[in-house]
Amino acid sequence: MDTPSEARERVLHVAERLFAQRGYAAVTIKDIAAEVGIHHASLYHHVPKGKASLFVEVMDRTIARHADGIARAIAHGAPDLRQQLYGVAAWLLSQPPMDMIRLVHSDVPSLDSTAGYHLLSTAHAALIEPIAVALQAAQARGDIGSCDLGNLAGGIFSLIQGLHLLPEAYQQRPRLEMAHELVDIFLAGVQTRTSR
Amino acid sequence: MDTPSEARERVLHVAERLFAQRGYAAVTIKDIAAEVGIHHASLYHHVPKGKASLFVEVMDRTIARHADGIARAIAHGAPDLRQQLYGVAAWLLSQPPMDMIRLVHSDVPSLDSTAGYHLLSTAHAALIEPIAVALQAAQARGDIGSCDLGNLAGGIFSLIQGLHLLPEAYQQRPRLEMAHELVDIFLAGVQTRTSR
DNA sequence: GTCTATATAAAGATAGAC
DNA sequence: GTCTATCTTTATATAGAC
Repeated sequence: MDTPSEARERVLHVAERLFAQRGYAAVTIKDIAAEVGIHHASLYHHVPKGKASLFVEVMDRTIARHADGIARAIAHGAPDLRQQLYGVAAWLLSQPPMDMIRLVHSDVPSLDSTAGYHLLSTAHAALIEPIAVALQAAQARGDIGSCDLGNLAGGIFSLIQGLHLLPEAYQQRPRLEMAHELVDIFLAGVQTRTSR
Repeated sequence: MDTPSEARERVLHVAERLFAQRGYAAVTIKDIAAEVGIHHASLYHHVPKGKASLFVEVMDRTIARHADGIARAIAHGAPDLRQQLYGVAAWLLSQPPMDMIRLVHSDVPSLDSTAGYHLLSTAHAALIEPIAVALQAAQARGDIGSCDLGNLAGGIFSLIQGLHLLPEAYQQRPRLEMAHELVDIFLAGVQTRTSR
């Protein structure tokens, strides 16, 4: 399962980028091979189990990377919730969009159910739960009031990911700056709830 | 172009739902025909110009419906921004998810560039701009302070759409209730900015 | 309006030479 | 590790009968 040849790494890297950008159905084996610069038949040397298996493998990598990036951002910003969320925003905006709606409604239904369930649960654990945990700690410190922390965490995630909509060209302001504005507003909102 | 036969309407209705759920690449002509209950060859009687053209046509309908639904929600709630945003949330949650990230990064690149550009600009005009206009009016009334209203409008949209992630089964709370909580927090946040 | 039959092209995948 | 060649399946699309 693990032969970290350099060619295989190139394949996984390209596949990860393309699948993340366009989703499972819109990326073909030939697309991936073409970007790697090899014939699509050669791809099966590195990924004998085929497209679906490749998708799950690279999504696992994506998710693991996000788990790491978000955990680092939250650890680094602690115990200041604002800095933690700024860090999460910087991380998410540094990565290709993680389109959870597409993952749930389009990609996962194309896979067998155990693989699909696995992706959804690890994605949730990597992306949403760490934010919820940070919110919980802030709540314990009295920085924020009583809210549905799962709802909040999902909201913050969606809020930041939504900035991936802006085409790079179209941007008047840096996305990170816009993310900070949204985080500030959100935080001001939850802090309002505290003082009641 | 417009022969509103009943069979054609059924085709468009099914196509609209499937394309909205899974995106352009993940839906086949056969999928649509199967759900309508006809042979896939028969589909070309109603949609002679093929899949890409069908996609653009039904996305136009989706977008037009959203333009109407959102405009109504905003008109109905005026001049109370909270009620307006509650209305927008109720509308968006009553519809299939409108996955703008997928539209931008996956669906549109599969189409020819003029069709793609048309979809993106009408989608923005239907979904984001009306919210921005409502925010502008609220700002004019002094209900909210100085913010990047485009950023805010996009944020509110993303915030609500993110609730489509929750599988129906998985929900502990009604999504609309969760949307209200998020809108309340957001509004409290922007109102904080006013009083500075 | 719907079907059967068929054409054409693309996608996923395998075998075997180099 | 990569290629050519081939196979199988699936997808889009067309022609013509009913």
